[in-house]
Amino acid sequence: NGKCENGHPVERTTEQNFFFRLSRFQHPLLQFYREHPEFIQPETRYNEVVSFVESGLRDLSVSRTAITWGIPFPGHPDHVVYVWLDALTNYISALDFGANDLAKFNRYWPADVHLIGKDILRFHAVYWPAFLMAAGIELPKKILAHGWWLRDQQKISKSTGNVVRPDYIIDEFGPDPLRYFLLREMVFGQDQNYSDESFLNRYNADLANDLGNTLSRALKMSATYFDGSTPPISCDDNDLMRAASAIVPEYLKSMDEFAFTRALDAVWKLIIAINGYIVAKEPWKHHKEHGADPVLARVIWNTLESLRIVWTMMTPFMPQVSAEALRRLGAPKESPTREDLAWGGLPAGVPVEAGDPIFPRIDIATWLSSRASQGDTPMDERPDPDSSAKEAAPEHAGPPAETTQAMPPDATKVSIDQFFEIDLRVAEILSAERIEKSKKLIKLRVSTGDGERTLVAGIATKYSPEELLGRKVVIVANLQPATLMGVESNGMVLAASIDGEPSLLIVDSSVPPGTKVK
RNA sequence: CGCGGGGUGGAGCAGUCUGGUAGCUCGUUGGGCUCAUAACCCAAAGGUCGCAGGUUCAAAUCCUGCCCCCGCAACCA
Repeated sequence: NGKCENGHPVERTTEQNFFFRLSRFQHPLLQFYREHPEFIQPETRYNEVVSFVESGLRDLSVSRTAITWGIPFPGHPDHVVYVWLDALTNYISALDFGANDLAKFNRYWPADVHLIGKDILRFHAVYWPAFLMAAGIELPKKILAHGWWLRDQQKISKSTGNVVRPDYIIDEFGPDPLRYFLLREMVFGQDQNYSDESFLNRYNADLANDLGNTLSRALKMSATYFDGSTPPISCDDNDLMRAASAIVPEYLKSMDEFAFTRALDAVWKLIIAINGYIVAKEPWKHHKEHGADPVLARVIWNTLESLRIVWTMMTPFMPQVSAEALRRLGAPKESPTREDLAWGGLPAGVPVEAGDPIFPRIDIATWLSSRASQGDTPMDERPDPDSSAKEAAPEHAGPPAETTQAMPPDATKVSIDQFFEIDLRVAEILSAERIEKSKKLIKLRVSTGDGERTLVAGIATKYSPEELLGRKVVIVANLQPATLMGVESNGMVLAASIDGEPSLLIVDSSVPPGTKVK
């Protein structure tokens, strides 16, 4: 329509730019991809990039003269470096590349992995390697593109307003459960839908019932049977040790492959083994019959040691809570490493702390309804983007953001004269047909009393041509013509729009076509 | 023929590249246990792997055709 989304008119400008000869790198890039199929992951993204590059590369404009801020272009002070060239270069300029002391650069470059969202894949997998090739610098080892979190199966975006604000989850549960959820629920690389309910289900089922509860029962037993301490003796030949020695390599392999979901599956195998072990050994029964003898000591020690390994594996996912759990287990560790995953790290006879449940169970129904009654629509029942825009404005910060959207500020209010410049009229639909290959458009022939005209309306998602016949609608009659999908439209049909779905204004059938609307 | 992703028990998903008893979590049902957060353990029920052909000793997996859903792009004047 000749306007930007924010209403500003589009201007055509001409300026001199420097270009990067991206076209020259098509073949070097393709060759590099072929030789390093692991360079771009997951595989679908690799295919995407290869086919993009195969389709041909155009040189890339990398400077601007119209803006003054930015990094001056070397030798041409009237130019500044344009976004992707300078932004990507940050990866190495942050390592003091170009400075005298290259210690940092030499130590950290090439990067092991660029972890990015799939929407910036092209810049990282095509432009950036080409820049580096041109400069004779080593390429990063891997570009790993993750998917998007969706809300109601749609991309989360600020402009749509379907934003999930994690603050209230973090306020209540701390950051770690959310971290866990994000890494557990999303098959890495794919898109995944978010809902409060799935978070809460994971929280209860995985964290409260398994991870937290297992810690509680083990600590409680150790504290009760061994006077507030870990058992006095260790053990290096038992089922749990064998389970752990099989699971830890699986975990490490998955972590190295960025397969976080699988890594967590491995951790949970060990948790399940621990719970099974406890039930099989029945320490409470043994204690009743034999007291805190060496057999019981070994059983409890094995349990605690396995949990130490579990929580060590959990550290990358839940750093804060893991530190707390390891502390309670009597085996605090600042920054655990792979070595800490070896069997036998738990000290014997040191104090443990049973404490309160580390992840108290949540009553999901109560939680969701209490959030609803707080005036905040539960995430899962948010009706439409417009209402969720409320979310964007803190409740205490005056009028919600949407007020200013629905009601333009004074500066943009129109006078009555301006309003009358728009010629609104009633029109009768004489014929209607869908436009070929179009999802939304319907071509309408309408009568405006004094004549007929053709216009195109984006209402096909809601209305079929048949039901439109004979209907009276309100149109903007003096709109500049526009061509949509090859059809010239002379006017606009007015409709209310709910979440992008149109609802035509209803006009009393007695009103003749051509009647002025004001 | 615009580009891409997907269709697997009630729900959400792995598995498909490298054919060989269809797997995980939740939910459901029955049983067990009482150390633990109504948590834990065991067992069971539940699937024509979108449809139709083909290749094969063997197909969720490979090939062909078709149907449906979802993104992106092009069009909400």
